[in-house]
Amino acid sequence: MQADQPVRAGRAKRLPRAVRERQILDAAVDVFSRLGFHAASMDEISDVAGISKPMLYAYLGSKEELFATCIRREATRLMEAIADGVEVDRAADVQLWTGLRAFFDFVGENRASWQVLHRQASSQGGPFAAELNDMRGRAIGLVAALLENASERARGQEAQSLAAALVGAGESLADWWLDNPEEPAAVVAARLMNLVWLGFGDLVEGAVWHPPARR
Amino acid sequence: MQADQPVRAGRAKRLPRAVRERQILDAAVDVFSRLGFHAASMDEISDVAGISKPMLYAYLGSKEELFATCIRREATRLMEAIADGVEVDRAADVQLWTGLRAFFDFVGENRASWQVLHRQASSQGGPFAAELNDMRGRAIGLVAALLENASERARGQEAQSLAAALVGAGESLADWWLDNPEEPAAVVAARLMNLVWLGFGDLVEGAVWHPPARR
DNA sequence: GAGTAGTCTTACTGGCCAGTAGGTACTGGA
DNA sequence: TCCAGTACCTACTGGCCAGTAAGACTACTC
Repeated sequence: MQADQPVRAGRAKRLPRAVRERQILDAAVDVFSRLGFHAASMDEISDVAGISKPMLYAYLGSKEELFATCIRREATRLMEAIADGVEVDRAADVQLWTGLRAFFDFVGENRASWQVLHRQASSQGGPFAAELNDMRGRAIGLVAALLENASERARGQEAQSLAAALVGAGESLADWWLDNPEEPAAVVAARLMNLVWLGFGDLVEGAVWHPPARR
Repeated sequence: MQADQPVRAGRAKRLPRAVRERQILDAAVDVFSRLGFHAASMDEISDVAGISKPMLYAYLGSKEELFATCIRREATRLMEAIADGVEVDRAADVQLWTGLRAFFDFVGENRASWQVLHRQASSQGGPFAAELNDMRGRAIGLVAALLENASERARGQEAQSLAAALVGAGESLADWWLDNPEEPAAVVAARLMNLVWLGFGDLVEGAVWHPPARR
Protein backbone atom coordinates (compact mmCIF):
# COMPACT_ATOMS: atom_id res chain seq x y z
CA MET A 1 0.00 0.00 0.00
CA GLN A 2 1.31 3.36 -0.91
CA ALA A 3 1.15 6.46 1.20
CA ASP A 4 -2.29 7.82 0.35
CA GLN A 5 -2.07 10.92 2.51
CA PRO A 6 0.18 13.66 1.21
CA VAL A 7 1.30 14.37 4.73
CA ARG A 8 4.24 16.71 5.07
CA ALA A 9 6.65 14.76 2.88
CA GLY A 10 9.78 14.93 5.01
CA ARG A 11 11.60 18.19 5.30
CA ALA A 12 9.97 21.47 4.38
CA LYS A 13 11.52 23.78 1.84
CA ARG A 14 13.70 26.49 3.33
CA LEU A 15 12.02 29.84 3.43
CA PRO A 16 12.95 33.21 4.93
CA ARG A 17 11.60 33.75 8.39
CA ALA A 18 9.17 36.53 7.53
CA VAL A 19 7.41 34.38 4.96
CA ARG A 20 7.18 31.41 7.32
CA GLU A 21 5.78 33.56 10.07
CA ARG A 22 3.03 34.76 7.80
CA GLN A 23 2.23 31.18 6.77
CA ILE A 24 2.15 30.09 10.39
CA LEU A 25 -0.17 32.91 11.38
CA ASP A 26 -2.49 32.07 8.50
CA ALA A 27 -2.60 28.46 9.63
CA ALA A 28 -3.13 29.45 13.24
CA VAL A 29 -6.07 31.71 12.41
CA ASP A 30 -7.58 28.90 10.38
CA VAL A 31 -7.23 26.30 13.12
CA PHE A 32 -8.24 28.60 15.98
CA SER A 33 -11.32 29.69 14.06
CA ARG A 34 -12.41 26.11 13.50
CA LEU A 35 -11.61 24.61 16.90
CA GLY A 36 -11.32 27.42 19.40
CA PHE A 37 -8.29 28.21 21.54
CA HIS A 38 -8.23 25.22 23.84
CA ALA A 39 -9.26 22.56 21.38
CA ALA A 40 -6.71 23.73 18.86
CA SER A 41 -3.39 21.94 19.29
CA MET A 42 0.03 23.24 18.42
CA ASP A 43 0.59 19.97 16.57
CA GLU A 44 -2.31 20.65 14.26
CA ILE A 45 -1.28 24.22 13.63
CA SER A 46 2.27 23.24 12.75
CA ASP A 47 0.85 20.53 10.53
CA VAL A 48 -1.41 22.91 8.63
CA ALA A 49 1.41 25.39 8.35
CA GLY A 50 3.56 22.66 6.84
CA ILE A 51 6.34 22.76 9.40
CA SER A 52 7.27 21.10 12.68
CA LYS A 53 6.31 22.13 16.16
CA PRO A 54 9.66 23.43 17.37
CA MET A 55 9.61 25.94 14.50
CA LEU A 56 6.37 27.23 15.84
CA TYR A 57 7.87 27.82 19.25
CA ALA A 58 11.05 29.27 17.85
CA TYR A 59 9.18 31.82 15.75
CA LEU A 60 5.97 32.67 17.57
CA GLY A 61 6.56 31.63 21.18
CA SER A 62 4.02 29.90 23.39
CA LYS A 63 0.49 29.01 22.44
CA GLU A 64 -0.86 32.03 24.25
CA GLU A 65 1.57 34.37 22.55
CA LEU A 66 0.65 32.87 19.20
CA PHE A 67 -3.04 33.39 19.86
CA ALA A 68 -2.53 36.95 21.00
CA THR A 69 -0.51 37.65 17.88
CA CYS A 70 -3.33 36.27 15.73
CA ILE A 71 -5.88 38.47 17.45
CA ARG A 72 -3.75 41.55 17.16
CA ARG A 73 -3.07 40.96 13.50
CA GLU A 74 -6.70 40.28 12.57
CA ALA A 75 -8.02 43.12 14.70
CA THR A 76 -5.62 45.50 13.04
CA ARG A 77 -6.61 44.30 9.59
CA LEU A 78 -10.27 44.77 10.39
CA MET A 79 -9.88 48.21 11.86
CA GLU A 80 -7.74 49.29 8.92
CA ALA A 81 -10.26 47.96 6.45
CA ILE A 82 -12.97 50.01 8.14
CA ALA A 83 -10.80 53.10 8.43
CA ASP A 84 -9.97 52.83 4.74
CA GLY A 85 -13.63 52.38 3.89
CA VAL A 86 -15.15 55.27 5.82
CA GLU A 87 -15.51 58.38 3.73
CA VAL A 88 -14.72 61.17 6.14
CA ASP A 89 -15.72 64.76 5.44
CA ARG A 90 -19.18 63.65 4.45
CA ALA A 91 -22.54 63.64 6.19
CA ALA A 92 -22.89 61.41 9.25
CA ASP A 93 -25.17 58.95 7.52
CA VAL A 94 -22.74 58.52 4.65
CA GLN A 95 -19.87 57.96 7.05
CA LEU A 96 -21.86 55.31 8.88
CA TRP A 97 -22.93 53.68 5.66
CA THR A 98 -19.44 53.46 4.21
CA GLY A 99 -18.16 52.09 7.50
CA LEU A 100 -20.81 49.39 7.53
CA ARG A 101 -20.05 48.49 3.95
CA ALA A 102 -16.36 48.12 4.71
CA PHE A 103 -17.14 46.00 7.74
CA PHE A 104 -19.41 43.58 5.93
CA ASP A 105 -17.05 43.36 2.98
CA PHE A 106 -14.23 42.42 5.33
CA VAL A 107 -16.27 39.76 7.09
CA GLY A 108 -17.40 38.29 3.79
CA GLU A 109 -13.84 38.00 2.57
CA ASN A 110 -12.25 36.91 5.88
CA ARG A 111 -14.60 34.57 7.61
CA ALA A 112 -11.91 32.83 9.60
CA SER A 113 -10.58 36.14 10.89
CA TRP A 114 -14.04 37.12 11.97
CA GLN A 115 -14.59 33.82 13.77
CA VAL A 116 -11.38 34.21 15.73
CA LEU A 117 -12.13 37.78 16.67
CA HIS A 118 -15.78 37.55 17.47
CA ARG A 119 -16.15 34.10 18.97
CA GLN A 120 -12.88 32.71 20.20
CA ALA A 121 -11.16 35.78 21.54
CA SER A 122 -14.08 37.08 23.54
CA SER A 123 -14.82 33.75 25.18
CA GLN A 124 -11.31 33.25 26.56
CA GLY A 125 -10.90 35.22 29.71
CA GLY A 126 -7.68 36.92 30.59
CA PRO A 127 -5.49 39.01 28.31
CA PHE A 128 -7.17 37.95 25.07
CA ALA A 129 -10.54 39.33 25.91
CA ALA A 130 -8.79 42.47 27.05
CA GLU A 131 -7.01 42.82 23.74
CA LEU A 132 -10.25 42.22 21.91
CA ASN A 133 -12.30 44.49 24.11
CA ASP A 134 -9.79 47.16 23.40
CA MET A 135 -10.42 46.98 19.69
CA ARG A 136 -14.14 46.69 20.24
CA GLY A 137 -13.98 49.72 22.48
CA ARG A 138 -12.24 51.67 19.76
CA ALA A 139 -14.95 50.71 17.28
CA ILE A 140 -17.65 51.75 19.72
CA GLY A 141 -15.87 54.98 20.46
CA LEU A 142 -15.67 55.72 16.77
CA VAL A 143 -19.39 55.19 16.29
CA ALA A 144 -20.18 57.11 19.45
CA ALA A 145 -18.19 60.10 18.22
CA LEU A 146 -20.11 59.97 14.99
CA LEU A 147 -23.40 59.94 16.86
CA GLU A 148 -22.36 62.77 19.14
CA ASN A 149 -21.44 64.85 16.13
CA ALA A 150 -24.78 64.22 14.53
CA SER A 151 -27.00 64.97 17.47
CA GLU A 152 -27.05 67.07 20.62
CA ARG A 153 -29.23 64.55 22.35
CA ALA A 154 -26.74 61.75 22.23
CA ARG A 155 -24.00 62.45 24.75
CA GLY A 156 -21.69 60.43 26.95
CA GLN A 157 -23.33 57.29 28.32
CA GLU A 158 -26.21 57.74 25.94
CA ALA A 159 -23.99 57.77 22.89
CA GLN A 160 -21.76 55.01 24.24
CA SER A 161 -24.57 52.60 24.87
CA LEU A 162 -26.28 53.34 21.58
CA ALA A 163 -22.98 52.76 19.84
CA ALA A 164 -22.55 49.50 21.73
CA ALA A 165 -25.98 48.40 20.59
CA LEU A 166 -25.21 49.34 17.02
CA VAL A 167 -21.87 47.59 16.95
CA GLY A 168 -23.52 44.56 18.52
CA ALA A 169 -26.23 44.60 15.91
CA GLY A 170 -23.53 44.60 13.26
CA GLU A 171 -21.70 41.69 14.85
CA SER A 172 -24.85 39.70 15.23
CA LEU A 173 -26.03 40.39 11.71
CA ALA A 174 -22.62 39.36 10.42
CA ASP A 175 -23.00 36.03 12.19
CA TRP A 176 -26.46 35.59 10.77
CA TRP A 177 -25.12 36.35 7.37
CA LEU A 178 -22.45 33.65 7.61
CA ASP A 179 -25.25 31.14 8.10
CA ASN A 180 -27.33 32.68 5.30
CA PRO A 181 -24.71 33.71 2.77
CA GLU A 182 -26.90 33.89 -0.29
CA GLU A 183 -27.21 37.66 -0.15
CA PRO A 184 -24.45 40.05 -1.12
CA ALA A 185 -22.70 42.13 1.51
CA ALA A 186 -24.24 45.36 0.25
CA VAL A 187 -27.80 44.14 0.77
CA VAL A 188 -27.17 43.03 4.32
CA ALA A 189 -25.36 46.23 5.14
CA ALA A 190 -28.14 48.34 3.65
CA ARG A 191 -30.70 46.52 5.74
CA LEU A 192 -28.88 47.30 8.96
CA MET A 193 -28.42 50.86 7.79
CA ASN A 194 -32.14 51.23 7.31
CA LEU A 195 -32.90 49.84 10.72
CA VAL A 196 -30.50 51.89 12.73
CA TRP A 197 -30.30 55.08 10.75
CA LEU A 198 -33.92 55.79 10.30
CA GLY A 199 -34.30 54.99 13.96
CA PHE A 200 -31.58 57.31 14.99
CA GLY A 201 -32.84 59.88 12.49
CA ASP A 202 -36.04 60.13 14.46
CA LEU A 203 -34.10 60.63 17.65
CA VAL A 204 -32.30 63.49 16.00
CA GLU A 205 -35.60 65.14 15.21
CA GLY A 206 -36.52 64.93 18.85
CA ALA A 207 -38.93 62.05 18.72
CA VAL A 208 -39.11 59.97 21.88
CA TRP A 209 -40.87 56.72 22.44
CA HIS A 210 -42.61 56.63 25.83
CA PRO A 211 -43.14 53.34 27.59
CA PRO A 212 -46.81 52.95 28.52
CA ALA A 213 -47.93 52.52 32.11
CA ARG A 214 -47.50 48.91 33.16
CA ARG A 215 -50.65 46.89 33.27
CA MET B 1 -0.94 24.70 62.01
CA GLN B 2 -4.64 24.29 61.90
CA ALA B 3 -6.69 23.77 58.79
CA ASP B 4 -7.41 27.35 57.72
CA GLN B 5 -9.40 26.49 54.62
CA PRO B 6 -12.90 25.21 55.21
CA VAL B 7 -12.51 22.83 52.28
CA ARG B 8 -15.08 20.10 52.05
CA ALA B 9 -14.66 18.78 55.58
CA GLY B 10 -14.81 15.05 54.94
CA ARG B 11 -18.07 13.55 53.90
CA ALA B 12 -20.93 15.63 52.59
CA LYS B 13 -24.30 15.53 54.21
CA ARG B 14 -26.71 13.10 52.61
CA LEU B 15 -29.26 14.83 50.43
CA PRO B 16 -31.92 13.59 48.05
CA ARG B 17 -30.81 13.34 44.46
CA ALA B 18 -33.02 16.14 43.09
CA VAL B 19 -31.56 18.67 45.52
CA ARG B 20 -27.98 17.62 44.81
CA GLU B 21 -28.56 17.85 41.08
CA ARG B 22 -29.75 21.40 41.43
CA GLN B 23 -26.73 22.30 43.56
CA ILE B 24 -24.41 20.73 41.04
CA LEU B 25 -25.99 22.57 38.14
CA ASP B 26 -25.70 25.86 40.03
CA ALA B 27 -22.02 25.18 40.65
CA ALA B 28 -21.46 24.16 37.05
CA VAL B 29 -23.05 27.31 35.67
CA ASP B 30 -20.90 29.36 38.01
CA VAL B 31 -17.64 27.65 37.04
CA PHE B 32 -18.40 27.47 33.32
CA SER B 33 -19.30 31.14 33.28
CA ARG B 34 -16.03 32.09 34.92
CA LEU B 35 -13.64 29.79 33.09
CA GLY B 36 -15.29 28.61 29.90
CA PHE B 37 -15.98 25.03 28.90
CA HIS B 38 -12.47 23.75 28.34
CA ALA B 39 -10.71 25.54 31.16
CA ALA B 40 -13.34 24.45 33.66
CA SER B 41 -12.43 21.15 35.28
CA MET B 42 -14.78 18.58 36.68
CA ASP B 43 -12.69 18.62 39.85
CA GLU B 44 -13.39 22.29 40.38
CA ILE B 45 -17.08 21.92 39.70
CA SER B 46 -17.44 19.06 42.14
CA ASP B 47 -15.47 21.07 44.64
CA VAL B 48 -17.71 24.13 44.35
CA ALA B 49 -20.76 21.90 44.51
CA GLY B 50 -19.40 20.42 47.75
CA ILE B 51 -19.28 16.81 46.61
CA SER B 52 -16.84 14.40 44.99
CA LYS B 53 -16.25 13.82 41.33
CA PRO B 54 -17.85 10.40 40.91
CA MET B 55 -21.13 11.90 42.16
CA LEU B 56 -20.95 14.33 39.30
CA TYR B 57 -20.59 11.53 36.81
CA ALA B 58 -23.21 9.41 38.48
CA TYR B 59 -25.80 12.18 38.39
CA LEU B 60 -25.07 14.34 35.38
CA GLY B 61 -22.97 12.15 33.10
CA SER B 62 -19.95 13.32 31.12
CA LYS B 63 -18.60 16.84 31.01
CA GLU B 64 -20.30 17.49 27.70
CA GLU B 65 -23.63 16.22 28.96
CA LEU B 66 -23.29 18.39 32.03
CA PHE B 67 -22.56 21.45 29.93
CA ALA B 68 -25.47 20.75 27.60
CA THR B 69 -27.75 20.37 30.59
CA CYS B 70 -26.60 23.73 31.93
CA ILE B 71 -27.28 25.40 28.61
CA ARG B 72 -30.69 23.83 28.28
CA ARG B 73 -31.69 24.83 31.79
CA GLU B 74 -30.52 28.41 31.51
CA ALA B 75 -31.92 28.83 28.01
CA THR B 76 -35.27 27.58 29.21
CA ARG B 77 -35.22 29.92 32.18
CA LEU B 78 -34.43 32.88 29.95
CA MET B 79 -37.07 32.06 27.36
CA GLU B 80 -39.66 31.54 30.07
CA ALA B 81 -38.76 34.83 31.71
CA ILE B 82 -39.29 36.60 28.40
CA ALA B 83 -42.47 34.74 27.60
CA ASP B 84 -43.83 35.65 31.03
CA GLY B 85 -42.83 39.25 30.51
CA VAL B 86 -44.30 39.90 27.08
CA GLU B 87 -47.78 41.35 27.23
CA VAL B 88 -49.56 39.71 24.33
CA ASP B 89 -52.76 41.14 22.86
CA ARG B 90 -51.28 44.59 22.86
CA ALA B 91 -49.75 46.78 20.17
CA ALA B 92 -46.54 45.58 18.59
CA ASP B 93 -44.40 48.25 20.23
CA VAL B 94 -45.73 47.38 23.66
CA GLN B 95 -45.03 43.71 23.06
CA LEU B 96 -41.49 44.49 22.03
CA TRP B 97 -40.98 46.80 24.96
CA THR B 98 -42.22 44.34 27.56
CA GLY B 99 -40.07 41.63 26.00
CA LEU B 100 -36.99 43.81 26.18
CA ARG B 101 -37.72 44.70 29.78
CA ALA B 102 -38.04 41.05 30.73
CA PHE B 103 -34.81 40.24 28.93
CA PHE B 104 -32.76 42.93 30.63
CA ASP B 105 -34.26 42.14 34.01
CA PHE B 106 -33.24 38.51 33.60
CA VAL B 107 -29.69 39.37 32.58
CA GLY B 108 -29.34 41.76 35.49
CA GLU B 109 -30.42 39.12 37.95
CA ASN B 110 -28.60 36.16 36.38
CA ARG B 111 -25.26 37.31 35.14
CA ALA B 112 -23.63 33.90 35.28
CA SER B 113 -26.44 32.36 33.26
CA TRP B 114 -26.05 35.03 30.65
CA GLN B 115 -22.30 34.51 30.45
CA VAL B 116 -22.72 30.79 29.88
CA LEU B 117 -25.37 31.28 27.25
CA HIS B 118 -23.95 34.17 25.34
CA ARG B 119 -20.23 33.61 25.50
CA GLN B 120 -19.34 30.05 26.35
CA ALA B 121 -22.01 28.12 24.53
CA SER B 122 -21.70 29.91 21.25
CA SER B 123 -17.94 29.63 21.13
CA GLN B 124 -17.88 25.84 21.51
CA GLY B 125 -18.61 24.22 18.21
CA GLY B 126 -20.59 21.02 17.94
CA PRO B 127 -23.83 20.22 19.72
CA PHE B 128 -23.65 23.12 22.19
CA ALA B 129 -23.74 25.83 19.62
CA ALA B 130 -26.56 23.92 17.99
CA GLU B 131 -28.54 23.84 21.20
CA LEU B 132 -27.88 27.52 21.73
CA ASN B 133 -28.58 28.47 18.16
CA ASP B 134 -31.86 26.71 18.51
CA MET B 135 -32.92 28.97 21.36
CA ARG B 136 -31.50 31.98 19.62
CA GLY B 137 -33.41 30.99 16.52
CA ARG B 138 -36.62 30.82 18.52
CA ALA B 139 -36.00 34.29 19.91
CA ILE B 140 -35.30 35.64 16.45
CA GLY B 141 -38.37 33.90 15.07
CA LEU B 142 -40.47 35.46 17.79
CA VAL B 143 -39.23 38.94 17.02
CA ALA B 144 -39.54 38.32 13.28
CA ALA B 145 -43.18 37.29 13.70
CA LEU B 146 -43.81 40.46 15.64
CA LEU B 147 -42.23 42.54 12.88
CA GLU B 148 -44.17 40.73 10.17
CA ASN B 149 -47.38 41.40 11.99
CA ALA B 150 -46.59 45.06 12.30
CA SER B 151 -45.62 45.72 8.70
CA GLU B 152 -46.25 44.42 5.22
CA ARG B 153 -42.81 45.44 4.11
CA ALA B 154 -40.98 43.15 6.43
CA ARG B 155 -41.33 39.60 5.13
CA GLY B 156 -39.26 36.42 5.18
CA GLN B 157 -35.55 37.08 4.86
CA GLU B 158 -36.10 40.75 5.47
CA ALA B 159 -37.85 40.17 8.77
CA GLN B 160 -35.46 37.40 9.77
CA SER B 161 -32.36 39.47 9.27
CA LEU B 162 -33.83 42.52 10.94
CA ALA B 163 -34.79 40.35 13.87
CA ALA B 164 -31.27 38.91 13.97
CA ALA B 165 -29.86 42.41 14.07
CA LEU B 166 -32.24 43.41 16.82
CA VAL B 167 -31.56 40.36 18.96
CA GLY B 168 -27.86 40.94 18.43
CA ALA B 169 -28.20 44.54 19.50
CA GLY B 170 -29.88 43.33 22.66
CA GLU B 171 -27.14 40.81 23.37
CA SER B 172 -24.43 43.31 22.79
CA LEU B 173 -26.08 45.98 24.85
CA ALA B 174 -26.51 43.49 27.67
CA ASP B 175 -22.77 42.83 27.59
CA TRP B 176 -22.03 46.51 27.63
CA TRP B 177 -24.36 46.90 30.55
CA LEU B 178 -22.52 44.26 32.58
CA ASP B 179 -19.39 46.39 32.26
CA ASN B 180 -21.31 49.61 33.03
CA PRO B 181 -23.85 48.49 35.59
CA GLU B 182 -24.59 51.84 37.15
CA GLU B 183 -27.82 52.28 35.22
CA PRO B 184 -31.02 50.38 35.98
CA ALA B 185 -32.33 47.77 33.58
CA ALA B 186 -35.28 49.90 32.57
CA VAL B 187 -33.11 52.75 31.35
CA VAL B 188 -30.94 50.53 29.22
CA ALA B 189 -33.95 48.74 27.81
CA ALA B 190 -35.68 52.01 26.98
CA ARG B 191 -32.63 53.23 25.16
CA LEU B 192 -32.56 50.21 22.90
CA MET B 193 -36.29 50.52 22.40
CA ASN B 194 -35.86 54.09 21.19
CA LEU B 195 -33.14 53.11 18.79
CA VAL B 196 -34.82 50.19 17.16
CA TRP B 197 -38.47 51.08 17.37
CA LEU B 198 -38.36 54.54 16.02
CA GLY B 199 -36.12 53.19 13.31
CA PHE B 200 -38.46 50.44 12.42
CA GLY B 201 -41.37 52.81 12.81
CA ASP B 202 -40.06 54.79 9.86
CA LEU B 203 -39.77 51.66 7.81
CA VAL B 204 -43.41 50.95 8.56
CA GLU B 205 -44.35 54.33 7.14
CA GLY B 206 -42.53 53.51 3.95
CA ALA B 207 -39.41 55.53 4.49
CA VAL B 208 -36.30 54.16 2.83
CA TRP B 209 -32.76 55.30 3.20
CA HIS B 210 -30.89 55.28 -0.13
CA PRO B 211 -27.18 54.79 -0.23
CA PRO B 212 -25.54 57.60 -2.20
CA ALA B 213 -23.46 56.88 -5.30
CA ARG B 214 -19.98 55.81 -4.32
CA ARG B 215 -17.36 58.43 -4.70
C1' DG C 1 -30.45 -6.47 63.31
C1' DA C 2 -30.14 -8.13 58.62
C1' DG C 3 -31.03 -6.87 54.12
C1' DT C 4 -31.11 -3.45 50.48
C1' DA C 5 -31.13 0.70 48.01
C1' DG C 6 -29.20 4.89 47.38
C1' DT C 7 -25.58 8.35 48.76
C1' DC C 8 -20.91 9.29 48.90
C1' DT C 9 -15.75 8.51 49.10
C1' DT C 10 -10.50 7.73 48.08
C1' DA C 11 -7.33 6.63 44.87
C1' DC C 12 -6.16 5.40 40.70
C1' DT C 13 -5.46 5.02 34.98
C1' DG C 14 -4.78 6.50 30.45
C1' DG C 15 -4.58 9.86 26.93
C1' DC C 16 -3.73 14.21 25.17
C1' DC C 17 -0.77 18.01 24.54
C1' DA C 18 2.37 22.07 25.70
C1' DG C 19 6.88 22.59 25.62
C1' DT C 20 12.10 20.89 24.94
C1' DA C 21 16.55 18.41 24.13
C1' DG C 22 19.51 17.47 20.94
C1' DG C 23 20.25 16.93 16.80
C1' DT C 24 20.48 17.24 10.89
C1' DA C 25 20.40 19.68 6.39
C1' DC C 26 20.91 23.62 3.51
C1' DT C 27 22.98 28.21 2.00
C1' DG C 28 26.07 31.76 1.37
C1' DG C 29 30.40 33.91 2.25
C1' DA C 30 35.79 33.83 2.77
C1' DT D 1 36.43 23.91 0.93
C1' DC D 2 35.58 25.02 5.35
C1' DC D 3 32.73 27.68 8.53
C1' DA D 4 28.78 30.25 10.46
C1' DG D 5 24.40 30.82 10.72
C1' DT D 6 19.83 29.73 10.11
C1' DA D 7 16.06 26.66 8.85
C1' DC D 8 14.37 22.52 10.06
C1' DC D 9 13.72 17.82 12.15
C1' DT D 10 12.52 13.35 15.35
C1' DA D 11 11.54 11.94 19.64
C1' DC D 12 10.88 12.59 24.07
C1' DT D 13 9.00 14.43 29.13
C1' DG D 14 5.87 16.00 32.47
C1' DG D 15 1.56 17.72 33.94
C1' DC D 16 -3.18 18.13 33.78
C1' DC D 17 -7.64 16.16 33.67
C1' DA D 18 -11.66 13.24 32.09
C1' DG D 19 -13.36 9.27 33.53
C1' DT D 20 -13.51 4.72 36.67
C1' DA D 21 -12.86 0.84 39.96
C1' DA D 22 -13.99 -0.64 44.21
C1' DG D 23 -15.85 -0.03 48.17
C1' DA D 24 -17.74 2.61 52.65
C1' DC D 25 -21.31 4.98 55.03
C1' DT D 26 -26.34 5.94 56.11
C1' DA D 27 -31.20 5.27 56.37
C1' DC D 28 -35.06 2.94 55.96
C1' DT D 29 -37.84 -1.48 56.06
C1' DC D 30 -39.53 -5.72 57.97
